[in-house]
Amino acid sequence: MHALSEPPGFVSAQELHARMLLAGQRVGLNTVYRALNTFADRGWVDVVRRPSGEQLFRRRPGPRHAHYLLCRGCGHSVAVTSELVEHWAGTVGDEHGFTDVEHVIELTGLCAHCGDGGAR
Amino acid sequence: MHALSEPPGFVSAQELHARMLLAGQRVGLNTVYRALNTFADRGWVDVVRRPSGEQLFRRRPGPRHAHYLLCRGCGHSVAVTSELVEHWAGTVGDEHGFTDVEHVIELTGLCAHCGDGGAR
DNA sequence: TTGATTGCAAACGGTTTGCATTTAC
DNA sequence: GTAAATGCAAACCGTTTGCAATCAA
Repeated sequence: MHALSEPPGFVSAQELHARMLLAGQRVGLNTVYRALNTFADRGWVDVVRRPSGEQLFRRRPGPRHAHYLLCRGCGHSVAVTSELVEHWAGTVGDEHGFTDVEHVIELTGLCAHCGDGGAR
Repeated sequence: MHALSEPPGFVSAQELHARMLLAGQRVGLNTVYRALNTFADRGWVDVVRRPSGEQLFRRRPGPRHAHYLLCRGCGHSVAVTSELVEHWAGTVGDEHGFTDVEHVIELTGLCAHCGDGGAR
């Protein structure tokens, strides 16, 4: 959890593993995967997917699940929530007779730095 | 596109391939993948991901991109759209200085049949 | 001593690619 | 004749698992 939180933001399991090795920690890639999956199961981290299918992990900023606005250029992420959208997600299921509805909402774009050709 | 549309709803590339073979069409799995990717690039099909990472494809029901409410029990899917949510997705980026924002919204639940122990 | 954690390496599963062959025009 | 589409098999890549070794209580 510490290695994951150090630079806050999304990291892939592989990046996290590499980062830990560079920090001098002797740890196996599979151990990283096992830990991340455990954390995700317990709701301590949120997970998103790159278009490639690769999973990115981030320490959950609050007690409730969050959604993220992720920069495609530099990976910078911002947690965003909206009661309105949460509510919509909850009710749209009812309207179609669905129960136990879960939702995945991911926003990607170019942040202020990356969007205007600037570097981050 | 025909094989994909025949039973409307989401199918994996592998399921689609198997279905085409059963229908007597001699086609390679990679050809199915190539076609699906082409269709997705052109906006003719929408793509979602199973938790496993497997991709599911569905013919896009209208000219605009859609979001889906997908039954975890039987795979039944309903296209859902909301101007409100589309608008939210578009503006939340602006508020954080992001441009060129895209969004992925996936809803999953149990449909009326699967939710109350019934079979579909 | 006993159960949980770790590492290594191999397996896994979905997807993509190299390349020779076939098809379409 | 030429360019695009296809099939086969191998490669790819992120992820998971079997199992023996290690660690903790």
